[in-house]
Amino acid sequence: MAKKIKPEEQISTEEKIKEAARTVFMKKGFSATRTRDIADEAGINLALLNYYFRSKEKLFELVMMEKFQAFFGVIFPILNDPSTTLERKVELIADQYITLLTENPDLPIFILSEIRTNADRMVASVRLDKILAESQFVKQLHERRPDMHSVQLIMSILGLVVFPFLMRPLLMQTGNADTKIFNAMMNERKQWIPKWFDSILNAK
Amino acid sequence: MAKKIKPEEQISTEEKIKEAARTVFMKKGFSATRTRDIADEAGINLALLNYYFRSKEKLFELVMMEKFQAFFGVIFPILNDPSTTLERKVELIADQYITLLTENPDLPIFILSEIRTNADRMVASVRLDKILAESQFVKQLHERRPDMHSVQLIMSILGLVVFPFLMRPLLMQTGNADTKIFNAMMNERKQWIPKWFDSILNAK
DNA sequence: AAAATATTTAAACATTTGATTAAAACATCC
DNA sequence: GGATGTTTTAATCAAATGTTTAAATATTTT
Repeated sequence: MAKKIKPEEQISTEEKIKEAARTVFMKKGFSATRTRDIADEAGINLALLNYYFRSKEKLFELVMMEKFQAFFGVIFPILNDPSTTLERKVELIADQYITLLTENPDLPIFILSEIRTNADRMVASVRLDKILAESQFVKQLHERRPDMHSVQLIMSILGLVVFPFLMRPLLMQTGNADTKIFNAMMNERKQWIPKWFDSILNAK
Repeated sequence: MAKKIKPEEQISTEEKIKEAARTVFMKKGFSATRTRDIADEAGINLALLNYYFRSKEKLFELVMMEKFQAFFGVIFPILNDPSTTLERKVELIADQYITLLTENPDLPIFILSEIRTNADRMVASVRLDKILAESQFVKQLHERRPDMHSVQLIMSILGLVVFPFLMRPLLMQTGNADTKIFNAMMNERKQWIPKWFDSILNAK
């Protein structure tokens, strides 16, 4: 039952396929991805995909779950921490989220695209609205600005953080020079966004 | 060569197909759309699609061009108007863009999704970065805040306006009650965003 | 009305695509 | 070293899918 005797530098077929699936699904989405694309990317025989993961759908769900987790896993603990102030939460979101997305710039468009096509499936089961509504963050927002709908403020902070990664392909060539400029700007934003959000919180 | 004698309530087959293509492509994107879906939606024989538009690709390009135009057509004239102040431009963008997107909430995810899959094609030809760089808006931004990269500010204003429509499927059921709440919030945002942007412009 | 042209239809075609199969290759255990 | 179980391969399948064809029907022109 033991896998391989060499523990180092041996990547299992299963993991090769998963990694290839991550790459291809992320780049093209579920519908535009062919199982043969994944097999080629992984450098394995097509049949192995079904041998290890039963179907394209199952393999996709695996990747989707991972990415969904990555996308929301960072933010939920921050939003729910009762020991940090509103301002600190915003600092943490800006900092950690921008770090995450700089390393995974395709994450937002992937998540949002696939949710749009599926709409039902695992997405509806998460009920983001309910999770948010019960969060510390929303409570703190409501205390500070009872006159503003907390969703307004959440959309604003997330828009400031996430939207640049969505419009990057429109603004920049994928060339390396542009990437560096973009990443530098995102890094600056870690400082700006908390300041801007303070202004928003105190607006009018 | 005259189309139809009855001018009223007669929709040409060509237009029926185009309209169905708009609906289906917008909802599912290029890859997930089957030509048969479009034919069914239009209530026409499958072969007519190719008879009138040669191919799925050609039909898609038509729809994409339209939507691209809708997405950017509103904003470019505002950005380039030399007779309005910075503040007024932001007011106009918030107001007109939110109005447009409330009527076409799927527009942003459609554009961004398809650009991601294609990347090259007609999108690269538009060179949004160059168009923006030469706009009045950017000149005015640069005058006001020479210390801030104008792209930072453009990403912020667009993020505040557009991002809510991207995360709507995550926050809300497609039910009618939620839609009304969402639209009401977007309407409020027409007022808030100019105020917020003023704060951003004067930050620190 | 006949001829010419344009539109529509049902059927079929050629590829593509996700999945399966049966056998070969490989590894492990006694 | 042979039996046993696991992994890999090449070939194939059936369904889906974009497109074409040829005949039928409708419309326009002469």
